[in-house]
Amino acid sequence: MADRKKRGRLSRSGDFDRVYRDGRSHANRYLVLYAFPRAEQEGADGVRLGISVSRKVGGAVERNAVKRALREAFWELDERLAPDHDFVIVARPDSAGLVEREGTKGVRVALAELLAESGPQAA
RNA sequence: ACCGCUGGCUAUGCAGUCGCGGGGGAGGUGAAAACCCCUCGAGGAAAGUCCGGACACCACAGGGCGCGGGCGGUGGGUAACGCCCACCCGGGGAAACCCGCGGGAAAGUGCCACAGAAACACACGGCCGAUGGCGCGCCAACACGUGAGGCGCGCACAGGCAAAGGUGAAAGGGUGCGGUAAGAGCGCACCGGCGCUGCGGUGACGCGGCGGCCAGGCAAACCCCGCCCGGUGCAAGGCCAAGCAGGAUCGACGACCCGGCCCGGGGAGAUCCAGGUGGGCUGCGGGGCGAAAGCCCCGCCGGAGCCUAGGCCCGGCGAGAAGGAUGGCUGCACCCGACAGAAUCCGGCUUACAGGCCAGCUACGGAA
RNA sequence: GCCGCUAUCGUCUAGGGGACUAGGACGCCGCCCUCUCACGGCGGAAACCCGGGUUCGAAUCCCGGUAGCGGUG
Repeated sequence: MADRKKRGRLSRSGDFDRVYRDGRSHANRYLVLYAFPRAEQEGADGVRLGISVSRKVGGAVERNAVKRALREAFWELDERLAPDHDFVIVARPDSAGLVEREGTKGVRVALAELLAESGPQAA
């Protein structure tokens, strides 16, 4: 963790739309991962993350828990992330049970699986 | 108090490290950003969005009607409330205590299925035959005629009755005694209800006296009475920036707006289609001094009192995101941690909840 | 966030205090018809979102929950 970058995040609705529309997606039972390489002329802000957790996942407490677990798991895996990409992680309803049972570790395993699929193309 | 009841408090904690959001910054590298440092960072319900307000815009939010909506024992409290406190009444409990949408059914309308004779004012079966009627016998009367009147028995024709029976959620006071042809508040005693009245209480109401028995239930059915109520909601609203392309209809003979109607008023734009943008600041969470610890002022909430009724005293709180922060890891401790995440703010209500702590009250029974 | 609406068989629905034992259509199951299937005929199973309250009586009225859906920059 020598050069710890700032944890960038997506803040514009248009950013989300672009990642959904033009990014690559991979999914398993718990999560959907979208990845989109930003063009060079844009500022090199590094990796940015957006998280989407719908109300079907659970109440506010469960949704917050899922978001926090996803954020932590994502940045723990930052060495495997393609640089200057925008990522969006969508939590599926089953993810609430995963977080409750296995915590951040379980989420990290599920997320690493998706990154392994997307890795070759993104690199 | 082990099992009961009431009120209040608390809501895993500590240390290290990495990270996230807001605010500030003496000094250091910087033009700035950033690094770095300091500080603050979810709840008692933040929840459901059920009430009441504040605030904002609609006109300055006005008058009448009450179409419409809400509330409902009494007296206080409060900015206000459907909330809180005390009391009254009714119900439950052995008690502590708990529960109650708790005005009016003699203003009117409506409903009360099935059963039952009858569901608001009735008589199926039944009881009675005092009174009147009819029949028979006897007396009056020694015999004949007449047969008034009287007595007894019978019939159940007129009529009287609502106690006991059956139906039902409910048949209109209840129990007992008297009374009667049979009965009945018909009379009486007690109880219950109602009316009048005396006393006590601010009042709901309570206690007593007298009268008389007239009054089925449902108003979370319409309704009546009393009180209250403009609409929309921070995605309200204000400011700035960027961008596009206009067209149709209506309109000072008043479009449109002020929830409905009327009055009264504002008023130059209104509606629809097409096109463009979908960014920022503010509303939004107190201020001052200080590098910081901290101190002072301000505001809100809670508590016990004091006095010129507004303050004084003590304690606590003051988070403010905008794809939306409050978390990850490691270690230690214990009874192994419930319900649950701020979104304009405040006062309530309701609902969810593992436990732990404190104070007070009650003593029928069970266990020991 | 704010403001609303709805809930009845598997699905769409009727019913708005009383034999409602909740009706109908499609679907499902069984039997008949047919060589078989379809169509048709007969029969059957199957529901008032949950918990309280008012009432003699609640799917219906009232209160509180739950779930689903919609509007709003």
